[in-house]
Amino acid sequence: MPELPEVETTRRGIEPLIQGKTVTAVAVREKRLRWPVSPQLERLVGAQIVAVRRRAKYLLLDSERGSAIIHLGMSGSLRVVAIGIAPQRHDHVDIAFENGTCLRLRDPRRFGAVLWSRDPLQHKLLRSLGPEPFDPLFDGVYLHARARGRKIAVKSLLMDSRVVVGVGNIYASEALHAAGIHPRRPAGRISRPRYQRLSDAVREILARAIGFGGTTLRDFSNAQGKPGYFRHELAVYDRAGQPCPNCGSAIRQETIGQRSTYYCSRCQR
DNA sequence: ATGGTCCCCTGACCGC
DNA sequence: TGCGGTCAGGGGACCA
Repeated sequence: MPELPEVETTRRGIEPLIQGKTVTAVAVREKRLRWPVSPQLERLVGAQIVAVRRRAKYLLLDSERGSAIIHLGMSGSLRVVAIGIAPQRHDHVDIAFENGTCLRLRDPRRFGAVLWSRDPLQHKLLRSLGPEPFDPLFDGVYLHARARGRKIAVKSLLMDSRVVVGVGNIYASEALHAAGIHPRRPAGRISRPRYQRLSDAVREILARAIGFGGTTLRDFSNAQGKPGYFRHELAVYDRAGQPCPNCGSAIRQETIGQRSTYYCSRCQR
């Protein structure tokens, strides 16, 4: 489900509601997520949430004792609700606060994760990640260098979190369309100026999507339980057979790297 | 190192 | 209305 815009939308939604709050209890109703929910999460009890950060698609709840690392996987969402609200099916974890609210993780498919680290950026899952798309380092020169000699489809390169983080299946298709690059083109056979277009497009699409509160295809919802509205702005994703907004030819759907890919064969070469 | 495949899990949807 | 098949926004593990 959530790519960078959805995770950032979630971060912005929960930050003002939990930053500075002291945790009074942690409840884990289902610990079998992608990995078992860390028992260390209990360390939050009595501690204050000093910051809510995002790195790639991970949310970091920082306390003086360490950080909870939360990943939403494909179907996860976080809401802040009153403690009295009864948990529904798939509401696996609650973090309760002194003011009578709690942060509640729902994740039907259980591909998400709740881990613990004293130094989250050095955690095994985070330490080898590539730059954030909004990092000035992420530009055409960088992408061109990382692609040198690579034969994989450019779409797969764009979705490789060691190269750049946060670009998932929806926004990879969208950015390649905006940049006029065919998703199957071998990564090593794209010029530096075209990679500059691509890095610009990635940033622009992600920023616009954040502005719309993310994309809700099926079940994404923000901290208030509301959907995101970028779905109506998608040019190609989930639009097989419909006209390309640029040129009107039919949008094609193919599988690349086990993932559905959408593109316009006329605009993208 | 690189590229390709498999799979974790539940729910929605589609055709019969 | 029920049933089986297919697909889904992530990404680690494993293979050649």
